[in-house]
Amino acid sequence: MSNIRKVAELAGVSVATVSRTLKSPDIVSPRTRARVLAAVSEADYKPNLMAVQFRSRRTRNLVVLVPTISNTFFARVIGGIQQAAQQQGYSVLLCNTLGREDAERGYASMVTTRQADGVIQLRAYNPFAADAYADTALPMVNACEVLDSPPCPTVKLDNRAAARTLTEHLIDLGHRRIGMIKGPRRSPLTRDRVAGYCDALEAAGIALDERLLCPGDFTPHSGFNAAGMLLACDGRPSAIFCESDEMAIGAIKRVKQAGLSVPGDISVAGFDDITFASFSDPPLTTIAQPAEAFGRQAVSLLIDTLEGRCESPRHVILPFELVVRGSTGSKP
Amino acid sequence: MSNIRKVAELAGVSVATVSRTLKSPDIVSPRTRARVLAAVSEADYKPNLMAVQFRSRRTRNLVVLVPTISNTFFARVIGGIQQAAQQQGYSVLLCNTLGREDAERGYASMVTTRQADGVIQLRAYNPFAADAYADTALPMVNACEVLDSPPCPTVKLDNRAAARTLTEHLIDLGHRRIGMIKGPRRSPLTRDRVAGYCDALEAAGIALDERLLCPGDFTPHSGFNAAGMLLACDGRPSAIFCESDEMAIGAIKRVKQAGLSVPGDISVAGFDDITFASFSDPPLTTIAQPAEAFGRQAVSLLIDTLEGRCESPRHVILPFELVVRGSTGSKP
DNA sequence: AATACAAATGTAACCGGTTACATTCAAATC
DNA sequence: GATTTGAATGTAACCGGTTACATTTGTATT
Repeated sequence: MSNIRKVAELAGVSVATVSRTLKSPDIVSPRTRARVLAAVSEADYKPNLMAVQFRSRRTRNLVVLVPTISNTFFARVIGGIQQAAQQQGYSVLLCNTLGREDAERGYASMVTTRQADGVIQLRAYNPFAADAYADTALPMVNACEVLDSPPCPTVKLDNRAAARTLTEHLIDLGHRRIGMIKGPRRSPLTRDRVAGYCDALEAAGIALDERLLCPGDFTPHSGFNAAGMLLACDGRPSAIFCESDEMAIGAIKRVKQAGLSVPGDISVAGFDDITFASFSDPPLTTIAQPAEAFGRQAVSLLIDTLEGRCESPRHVILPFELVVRGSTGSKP
Repeated sequence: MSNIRKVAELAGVSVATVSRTLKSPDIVSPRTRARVLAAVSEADYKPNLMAVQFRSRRTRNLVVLVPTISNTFFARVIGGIQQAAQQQGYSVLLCNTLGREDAERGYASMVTTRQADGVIQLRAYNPFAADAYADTALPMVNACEVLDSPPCPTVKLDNRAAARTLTEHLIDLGHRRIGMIKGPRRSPLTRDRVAGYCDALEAAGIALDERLLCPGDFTPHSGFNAAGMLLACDGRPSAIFCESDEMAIGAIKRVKQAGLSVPGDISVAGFDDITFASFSDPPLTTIAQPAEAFGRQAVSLLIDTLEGRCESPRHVILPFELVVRGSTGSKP
């Protein structure tokens, strides 16, 4: 493997000149530059980026903490992250944490050990919390599911408003008993969406029935099971609002299995607008989130933080859209 | 940020002793060790991994080239990769290439620039092909969709046998005109599966009808469109074999849209057994691939290559399984 | 021609670890 | 007490770039 000294020798110049030729060609005379470049290609020289990064104390790597990579919504967010990072010359270290806090802390420590410059966390947990850093300008951005008092920039949806909009859609269709399949208990995202759901009920003068709220974990299986519980409860709902499309797909399967029709007997709505939402039968009514934009925004906020450009907005709220398809209909 | 010299000073020893205390504690006297460890925690010392990697010329990073991260099958493969890599102390740099060869080459060059130790490529393209390396023991493993004459270890499925098995299942149900929605033309994976399909037809004495072969690109949309073409062709098939579950889900939607029932009028089968396969309506008959095992195997082969342990099998073929669900039935 | 000044290039310290080799020190052996 | 031996520790080179500072070269000015 050739290094900069070999190239310098070949070109008959000093290592500094080689370095300068590659980093700021304009301050090297054309003749020398040509000689150096010839030597570079002769030696098939590729700078050792480990050395560069070590010296310059920047890796241009970003760590991304993803709760589950197999969730199609996150897959889209990651797509956006990847695209924006590449455009700005950063690489992405993707970490499938499965929500394990020790794993998250482990990956986050890539920053303190200088293997990466910053972290994008897609879940409401601060992996630096225990660290000395704690509240100084963290090299972190929190997106999608956001902490209540984040010590860092955030990108999120107005989940409360989105949930309210979707619930209102169901109420407009005449539904009064609306079940909800929630995300994990501790998630602020779930809390906000439940709040939005309550807002809509209250505005319509419908009393909240706690029995209609079932926990899930965003997977189709949990949607399937939760729907089973809702069908079994007395005074069963005529509509079910699921906090993710994946759960909605599971719920629809369960409803059909009970011999009921969607939306004939029960309306089902999702959240996220993943690709499969429009291929489900019936196609899902859902809230479309701009998944790729989440990723792109998170990257720009993080790079702004890293490069000390903090004039930009620190907390971004992205727009949502109610997409009405065939899985919701008038109350029978 | 504290470094090893600060710790050495604090403990009143040399930097070498600090390094030794952390890397091979047994050759340091207990008293010194205690002093050093105290200094380490006092200074909140974390070794700069960039420096370590630079010096040791190993990054313990693996680059993974994924055609599309939003494909749920790949998501599972990645899960397996991540898990195995972590177990063996490696990090994963995930790259969503979208099949662009320049992007693939770019990411692969992280190896030549020493940002990563090796590459796992999930597509049939050798990103080092142009490089000087070419055929020396490449720090690469090719998995899932595999090159015909790979210069590196591989992990794959016997796609031909799998396609034959699935086609035989359809023939056993009485189908004689079986459509196929293929993957991209150039893919060896597609070629092998078509070969298996032909094997089964030939064994059953059914003539091949080229018009029943439609190209797709593994997405639900392409399955939807291809199914439309198959429905329109005269002598339309009574069964459709799709080379991915995602395409099968698209195809089912199209068939239903034409007012036909699955499997009453037309059977549809997929390939991969993604999570949604069992949540589709009707649930998909498909070939289950051990996706996570692909990832794990690829990682072990790569690390074997990197660490010079080459006694292990160089080409792994993983088992498949025919999963019969509700989307296939007897010929009407 | 002498001086001033800018441009081009060279020299060497530096980043923060690792490790070969040198040195010190204490216990063991004669 | 002198010598041997091995364990513990220290010294400093090294990895491969970058860059502050020094030096050389070339051009413009008087």
